[in-house]
Amino acid sequence: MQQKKKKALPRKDRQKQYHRKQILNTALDLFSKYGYHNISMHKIAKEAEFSVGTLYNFFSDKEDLYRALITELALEFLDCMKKALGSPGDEAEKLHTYIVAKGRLFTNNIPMLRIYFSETRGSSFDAKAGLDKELRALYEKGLQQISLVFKSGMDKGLFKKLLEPYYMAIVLESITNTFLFLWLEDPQRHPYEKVEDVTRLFFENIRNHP
Amino acid sequence: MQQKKKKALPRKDRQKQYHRKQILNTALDLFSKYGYHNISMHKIAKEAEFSVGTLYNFFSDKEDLYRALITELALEFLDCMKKALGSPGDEAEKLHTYIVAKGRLFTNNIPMLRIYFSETRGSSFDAKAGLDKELRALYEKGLQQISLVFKSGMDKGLFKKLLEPYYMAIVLESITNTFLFLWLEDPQRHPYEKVEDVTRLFFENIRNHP
Amino acid sequence: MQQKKKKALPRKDRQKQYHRKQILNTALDLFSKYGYHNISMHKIAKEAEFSVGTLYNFFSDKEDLYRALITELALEFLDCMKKALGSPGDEAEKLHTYIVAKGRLFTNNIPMLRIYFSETRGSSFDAKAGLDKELRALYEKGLQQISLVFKSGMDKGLFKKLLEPYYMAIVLESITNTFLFLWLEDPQRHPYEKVEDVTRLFFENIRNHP
Amino acid sequence: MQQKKKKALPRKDRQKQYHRKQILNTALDLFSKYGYHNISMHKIAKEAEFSVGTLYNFFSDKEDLYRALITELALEFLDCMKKALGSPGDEAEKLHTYIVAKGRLFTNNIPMLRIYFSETRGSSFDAKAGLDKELRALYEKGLQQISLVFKSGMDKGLFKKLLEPYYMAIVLESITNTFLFLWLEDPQRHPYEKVEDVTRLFFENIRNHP
DNA sequence: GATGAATGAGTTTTCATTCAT
DNA sequence: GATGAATGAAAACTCATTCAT
Repeated sequence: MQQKKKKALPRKDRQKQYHRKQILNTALDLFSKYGYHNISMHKIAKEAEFSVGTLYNFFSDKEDLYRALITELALEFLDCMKKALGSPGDEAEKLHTYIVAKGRLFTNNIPMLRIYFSETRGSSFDAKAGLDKELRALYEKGLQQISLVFKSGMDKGLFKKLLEPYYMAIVLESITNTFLFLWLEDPQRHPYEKVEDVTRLFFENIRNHP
Repeated sequence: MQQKKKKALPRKDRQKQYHRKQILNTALDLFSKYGYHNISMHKIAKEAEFSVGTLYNFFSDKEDLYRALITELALEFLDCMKKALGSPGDEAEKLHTYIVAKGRLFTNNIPMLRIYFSETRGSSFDAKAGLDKELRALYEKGLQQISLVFKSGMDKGLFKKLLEPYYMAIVLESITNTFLFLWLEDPQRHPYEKVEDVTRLFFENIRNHP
Repeated sequence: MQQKKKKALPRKDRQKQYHRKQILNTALDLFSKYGYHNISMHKIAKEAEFSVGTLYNFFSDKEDLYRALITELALEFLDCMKKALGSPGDEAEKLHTYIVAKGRLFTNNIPMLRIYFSETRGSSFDAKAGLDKELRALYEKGLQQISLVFKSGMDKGLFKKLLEPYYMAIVLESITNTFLFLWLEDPQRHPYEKVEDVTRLFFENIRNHP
Repeated sequence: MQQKKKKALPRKDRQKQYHRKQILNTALDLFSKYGYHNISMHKIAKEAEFSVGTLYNFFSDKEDLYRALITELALEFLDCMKKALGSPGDEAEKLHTYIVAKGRLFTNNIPMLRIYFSETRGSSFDAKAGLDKELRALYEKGLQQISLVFKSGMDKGLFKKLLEPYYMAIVLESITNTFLFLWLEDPQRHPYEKVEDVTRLFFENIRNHP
């Protein structure tokens, strides 16, 4: 009996999760292409081959669906960052690994990148009831992790103490985002690898050379 | 008699322009606070103390109103840039003047800053019928002007030739925008002047020291 | 002094009448092309090169303008009919003259013809506040005049007494209108002169041959 | 089980069709009374006891609703004509059957009659996106059918060859429409049966008597 | 649990009409 | 008398959300 339950429920659950994922994927695709306001629940339902009612069984309203989508993307990004920053090597190597990983994550997932820009930049209106603050907190957490790497590098004497670690992190993020943005607009003209030229200069400049 | 005529017609015209400006100011305020999609024509009309009809006498539709607003702001920004980059002094001084002027322009006009972010960043959906391209072209023009200053500085041997001038411009913009963004989110914690620390490092690094 | 007045006022009056006529001509042109509901007062004003205010100095509202237009057209038609039916010759000749004159009037004035159809046919909605009844009364008056000619022709023994004169008039109108309609739709395929074939048959059939 | 399914699905469908029909009936009533431009979607919705949204679930826009209405009426009329002209008897009898059937159809359905007039007559503006041409084509098809009967009657020697069959059809239509119009305006004064007097004369005149 | 027909508040837009200059 | 800027009611249409089946 227990076995039955253990198997019975999970199967349904798995299917449910699968449907939920399908809806979120469709929503990511549509929102990233056309924007939150230009996509209706009916369009998502139709594209995902569900009925509107079903969407409302998974998410309490349109905003909730969006929030779920955004949150999952943010967590995926943070996870990628955590892995990269936890990679073996000294602080400069960790950061380099992160720059490459971030590039790979986003250039392989354009919809995610578009959403990333529309949410982290552009003073997000739409008061999606606190989504903002949630995301900002997550992003701040990410910045802190990068800051820690800079700090650790400074403490070890690897990096010069030119700026507070936090601003180091900010500048690094600012540069990588800019190159992602350029790449998104015109991948031919601005291959993401260009970022390496600039970050190399950046690291050369902050590094302590014996 | 002629004087009368000369004054009589402009008076109406001047008033009309004044009303137009009032509408645009109201729209700037509301759009920047709540976003294009969350502001209805009725709200703008009410706030500006005109009737909806009057809005439509000035602008053919909501998009046209928005476009007019954005275009005027963009031109104002470019004008500010042109003046700063044309100021006396060597290339490093010109760029410094620009950084300060940009900061002053935007920190004195928060609504303008919000619109600036929501349009230049955030992969703008809503294809406001080519507004995008128009703006991008204007922004590109601005970047070219900054690039020229870098180029001229390099030609004179003032700056090292570390990157193409265009990417120099991009990085400079990216840094100033980042600090404007930080300032907007928390002016106490991130006074715009912080930008000076980073740009000083930037210029020290690219400068040729005799 | 009196002379002055006599000349002074009439001049102004003449000009006023001229302007009024210009407005009505413009309105005829536009209404006949696009229909009452698709033409705004602003369009008429612009086309006639007056301001909206001026239109309202001549006509109390849009309906009044339309009514004035229609009424003048109706009177013009009745006048044409009266002249034709009063022409020399026997009853058959009078009616023939009328058929030709009606054709000439309308084929030379397509806008008038379109308005004629849109008002006499098509159960006129738009309750243009009794305009309907007015026009119907005028049209009925016209039908009576034609009826009288038929009656007179019957009394003289020229026409057989196959139908009441009123229905004779109705049938004659119905035939001429039909051919005008066909002509309007495709003047090449349906030249108005075709009406002669049918009316000849009609008259041969109702005529008393000695 | 199968029966259940067979009945289960159609039930919803049947209800949907029923609702659609209710909306169209209401629209017919209102449009025929007040005209297309004087009836708003809200009025139709209210009268039909649905919400506006429901109207838009059935029809993509106001024009589409109107087009659907008109097209159904036109097909109904053509069907009636086809049946009448296919009735047993010689050509004169077929045409007589048609005249009677047309009278019955329209005098039993005044709204349909009003719409019929407002669409077939009155140089229709509003270019309801080709509805015009569609209807004209349908009407032309009807005229062709009547023409064929006249032609067949002529070929058999039943009718004189006084006019091309097409114009015979036109004249017949013109007469029946005129009498329907008279009846609509004042049913007491002009009972539709009056049409018989005129058509009898018409047929006597075109018939070959041995 | 899934469905999709029904809802109606809210949005953009038009246009006849007024009235201060 | 002419002007045209301002008005605002009313129209067409959208879409997030509900709920009976």
